Amino acid sequence: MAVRPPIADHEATTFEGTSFSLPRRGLDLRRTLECGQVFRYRWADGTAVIVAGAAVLRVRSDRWRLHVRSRMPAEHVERYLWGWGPIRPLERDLARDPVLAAVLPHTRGISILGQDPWETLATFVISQNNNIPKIRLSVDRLCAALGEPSGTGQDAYFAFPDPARLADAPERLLRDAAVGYRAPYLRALARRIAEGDPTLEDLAAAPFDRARAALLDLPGVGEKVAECVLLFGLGHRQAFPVDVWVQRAVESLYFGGHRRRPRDIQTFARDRFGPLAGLAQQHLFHFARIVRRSAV
DNA sequence: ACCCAGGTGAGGG
DNA sequence: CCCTCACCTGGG
Repeated sequence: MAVRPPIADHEATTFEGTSFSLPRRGLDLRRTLECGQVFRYRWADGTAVIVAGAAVLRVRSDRWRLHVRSRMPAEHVERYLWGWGPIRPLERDLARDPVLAAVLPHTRGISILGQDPWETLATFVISQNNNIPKIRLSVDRLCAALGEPSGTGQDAYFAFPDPARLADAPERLLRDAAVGYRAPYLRALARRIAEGDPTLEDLAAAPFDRARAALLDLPGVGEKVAECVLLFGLGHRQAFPVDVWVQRAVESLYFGGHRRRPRDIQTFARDRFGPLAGLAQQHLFHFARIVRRSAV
């Protein structure tokens, strides 16, 4: 089937947004995008093209500043890029943990983005037992097939399909998006959200424990995905998703290489890092991947 | 031809 | 509760 590209690649003629630059304030663009929190971006000539909720964001980084082009207001861009606020003070606090102090030189500059809750929920359900290139393939195809086209010229893209749209998607379309056995989860999840059981507003307003329980009640959402949504989509800083990378990192850095259950790692991390747990998770995740990449 | 990948849910101990 | 296992599918 003919698949429309998720983000327009054709020669741009029009551009609706504005250009401006912001002080980098410790943010490492590459690490921020590649530490696994976000799927809807690509690189074009050293510029990151990110689909962030209602707009496309083009960001290029130099030594001191981020150069942004977007029709998103600068203040929204800032809120998106620095979801947790200034990065350096957070890293200073993280470095009080001696293990993280040793990790940080390799991972400094990670920012946790303020992403859309629904897109985060749906894409992380797709992410289960999956790999990143394929997750992006599936997400891009779903957007191209079901998402609302938006913007023009360079700013053109397909939005992530809303819950009702996804819930009503034909079987074949999900198969073409290669979501595999996750298709029924995804459809049932979309149905639940479309019916307001729970509403995204409920999820966003709920305190950590209640939001967590509500997420775990949704199809295709287990502990790992729930924690990802709490962290990346709902702004809960104590969330600590335990994937295989983080599990290995914590076992080797904190438990002398001894095996621990994911559940115990989560408890350990929440106790140890408190409201910095989510950020610590990103650094540990990134570190584990670097170490493996350079070791192989 | 396998095997793996940012897990989940069903089923049995 | 805890543990084990099957599972769509594209890319090594």
